[in-house]
Amino acid sequence: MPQTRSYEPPPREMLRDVCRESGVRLTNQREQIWDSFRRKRRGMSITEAVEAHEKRGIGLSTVYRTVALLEELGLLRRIHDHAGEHRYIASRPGHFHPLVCRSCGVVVEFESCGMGPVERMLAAETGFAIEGHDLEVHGRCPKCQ
Amino acid sequence: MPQTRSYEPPPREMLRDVCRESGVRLTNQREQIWDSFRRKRRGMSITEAVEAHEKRGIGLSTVYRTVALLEELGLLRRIHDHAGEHRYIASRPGHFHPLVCRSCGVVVEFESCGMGPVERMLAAETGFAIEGHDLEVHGRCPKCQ
DNA sequence: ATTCAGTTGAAAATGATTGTCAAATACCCC
DNA sequence: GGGGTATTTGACAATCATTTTCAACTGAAT
Repeated sequence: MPQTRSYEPPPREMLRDVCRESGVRLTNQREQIWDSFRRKRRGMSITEAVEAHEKRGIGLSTVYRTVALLEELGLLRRIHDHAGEHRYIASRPGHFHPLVCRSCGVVVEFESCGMGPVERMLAAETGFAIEGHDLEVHGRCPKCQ
Repeated sequence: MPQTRSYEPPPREMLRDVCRESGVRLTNQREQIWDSFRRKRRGMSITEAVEAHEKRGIGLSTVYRTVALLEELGLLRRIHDHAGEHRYIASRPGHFHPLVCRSCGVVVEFESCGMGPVERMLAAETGFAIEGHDLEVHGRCPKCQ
């Protein structure tokens, strides 16, 4: 049996701290919206988030604006789902990559991607100055196999 | 001076062959559309492709349908541009990854991404059965530095 | 040349995203 | 703790992107 590591959502207070630091206001709506992403290990598409919040009286444009803001702040990470759909998961600022289950959509983040040597080789072969990369790994989580 | 490798678009006849093989018809519109992608080393967004073709009398829905078809056939590859825009480049079926210039958008494809060991480690750590990955590298091409 | 399933283009229908503005509210200052 | 102000919000409209529909057309097999 392989060892499994579960995805820990970032702590609740992080929103408060990041808002302070970057001078944006901490509103009720922003807390609710980030919370709902934190609670879903598979994240949500914007459309799902809009649906989930209009019940609670949070307007559609607020959801759009908030998702964009949280992404800029590094608190949401965008995932290009296997089906081509865009989803967002609660995350923390920094260099992480998503490992996504193709069946249930659950996401585990990982940090070390081993791209250093590959990037050096690419730089040498193509003359590009490498500035970064996007990486996403897909598979089946233990439950879905 | 580092060695540079330029991106060679796939050969024109490839569309013909792939269509034969997969039993879809080779139409004038499909040839024109794929050709226009082949000619642009930075690829095009769907919107750009629609614009480029309505001049020539190719309908908007045909462009949408054709891009989707060519992507399925492996003749177009979708790129998630640094700005979040979706672009498509002419490609050939198989395991390739794009190296994209953040300034001019030119794309070079590469094959060996060194993900094997990383995927094995992830499988061991998380219990996922790994099925694939999406990788995209960003930087500045020699001309844009 | 004939045939016919697959493909196309125009237009409408749908769906997603962005803009506008008056009302509401977080948070700084006292 | 309350008041003032710049930010944020929600309703609605406007815009933009994508999909559907269907009659006419066309590639390619015979």
